Amino acid sequence: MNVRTRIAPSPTGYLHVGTAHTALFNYLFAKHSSGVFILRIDDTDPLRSKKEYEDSILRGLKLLGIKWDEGADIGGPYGPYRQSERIGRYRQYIDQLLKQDKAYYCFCTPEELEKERKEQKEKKIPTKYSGKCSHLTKQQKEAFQNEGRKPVVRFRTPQKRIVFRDMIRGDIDVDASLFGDFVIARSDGSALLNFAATVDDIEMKITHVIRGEDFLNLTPRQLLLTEALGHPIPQFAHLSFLYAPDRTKLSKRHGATSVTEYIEMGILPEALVNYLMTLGWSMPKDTSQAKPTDLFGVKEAVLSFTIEAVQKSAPIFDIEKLRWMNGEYIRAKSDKELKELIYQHLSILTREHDALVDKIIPLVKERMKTLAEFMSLAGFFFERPKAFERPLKDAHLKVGRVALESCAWNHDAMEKSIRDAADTAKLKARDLFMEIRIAVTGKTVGPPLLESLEILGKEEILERLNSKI
RNA sequence: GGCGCCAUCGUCUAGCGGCCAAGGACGCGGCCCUUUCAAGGCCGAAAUCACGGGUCCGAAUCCCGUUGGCGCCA
Repeated sequence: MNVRTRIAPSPTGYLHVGTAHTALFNYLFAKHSSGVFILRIDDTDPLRSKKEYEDSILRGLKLLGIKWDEGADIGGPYGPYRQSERIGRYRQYIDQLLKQDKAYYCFCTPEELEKERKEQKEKKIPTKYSGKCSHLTKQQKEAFQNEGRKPVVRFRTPQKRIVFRDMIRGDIDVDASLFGDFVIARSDGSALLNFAATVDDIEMKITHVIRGEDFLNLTPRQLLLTEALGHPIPQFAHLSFLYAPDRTKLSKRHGATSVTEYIEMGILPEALVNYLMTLGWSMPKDTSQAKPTDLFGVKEAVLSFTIEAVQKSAPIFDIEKLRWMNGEYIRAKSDKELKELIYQHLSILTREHDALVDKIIPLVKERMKTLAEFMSLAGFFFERPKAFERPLKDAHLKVGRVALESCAWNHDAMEKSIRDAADTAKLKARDLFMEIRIAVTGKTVGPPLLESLEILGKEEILERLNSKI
C-alpha cells in the first residue's frame, strides 16, 4: 500500500512550532515508507483565515526542509488542496447522506437546544441532541420552512460502540450513543471542519491520519462518516501537544511560539527541526556508537522512524536545550558557511565588513548559541564601546598602554610585553588583561583578548586605552 | 458535568516481565585547561519509575482503582 499522509493547518496564524512538529512526524512517517506527504489548507473559517498566514506557513515549512509532494500551492492529482475551493464537494457528500437518510435536517433553534441541554443537566443525564428532528414528517418540515427556519444537517449516529486502534495509543473504545446525532453542515449549508476534513481525507486517499490529540475524541465521528460514505477507513495516530514549562499549552505569553520567531532569534532551521524530532521520539540506539545522540538530521530520522515508538505523554518545549543544540549546529558550520548565515541574519552588516568578519568568526563561533549573539559578542569590533561594565583602574591601564605601545603587534609579543610589565609593576597579569579587555570591549567577557587586539590594530587600541585614562 | 487520553531525574528521553537498587542528553554543581567567557575533558548531585492494590517465582514494564494533568463534547 502506498502511504499517504497530510498536514492540514488552518491559516489563522503564523506557523506554530506544534504544527511544524506534527508536519514533521507526518513527513517522517511518509518518507520512511517512501510515501507521499500532502499539504492541505483547512481554511473553512473565512473570518479568521488569511492568505498572509497561509503564505507564511508554507514558507516556514519549506524553510524547515519539510517538502510536500502535493499541496495547495503545487496541486496534485486529488486537488484542489484548499478547503475554500472544495465547498461544492462537501455539499455533494452531504446531499448523498441526506438522500440515503444517513443524515437529516434539524430545525431546532439554538434556544431550543439550550433548553434541552439544561433539562438534561438537571436530570443529570449526559447532554446530547435528543433527536427531536430525526423523524419529521414532510408537513412538519414544510411548516418549519414556512416559519423561515434554516435547518442544519445532522448525521444519524449509529448507536454502537466504536473501537479503533490508534498507532500511538493503542485501542480506543468509545460509545457513539454518548455523543448522539452531530451537526455536519451549518444552516447556511457550509460543512463543519470535521466533516470537510473527513471528505478531504477520503478524496485525497489519505492512508494515515497523524494529527494532534485534540482530534482523538473526534475520530469516532470521522470513522462513522467515512463508513457511511462507503469508503475504507484510514489508520490514525494522535500526537500530544507541546507544552510550556508551566505545563500549559505553548502560547504567546511564554515567548516565541512560531517558527518565524525562532528563526529571527537566530535559531538555525536544522537545529529547530532536530530539536522538534526529539520531542516525543528518540533516535534508536546505534550499537556501533558508545553513546546515543540527540543530534541527527531529517534524513537519518527518516531511516529509523516508526510511529509506534512515539511517546504518548506530552513534552515540554525547553528553549535551553534548543539553544544548546543550536550552538552545536553553529559550531559544525565552516567559517564560510557561518559568515553567510550571519550576513543573512544581521542586515546591518554588509560585504564591506567582509575582511573583518572573516577574522572575527573563528573567535566567536564557539561562543554563539544563536546567530543574533554575534553582535553582542563582536559588536566592539565595529564600534567603540559606549558603556563599560564597571569603572576602570587607571594605574593598570597606564601600565597596559605602555606595554602595548612599545611592542610588536602580534599575539606572542603582546603577551610577553604585558606579562613583563605586570611583573615590573607588581601587578597580576590577569588583572592587567582584564582592564585592557574592559577598556577595549566594554565588557568583562568576550572573545580572546590578544586575538581581538591583533584584529583591531595598534592605533585603534591605543586610542581606546587613551580615551579611558 | 459526561466521555476520552496521559503519568520514569527540574526538562527531553532509554526501558516494551528477570541484563534496572533505572541508562543517555539538556540544565545544574565541582575539578582540569585557561588572560575573561565559551568550547573541550573528567567527576558529581538529581527519578522509593504519581499513589494504592493485585497478577506472577519475579513488575518501571501486565491488570484494577485513586489522584493529578490535558483534551473533546456540552
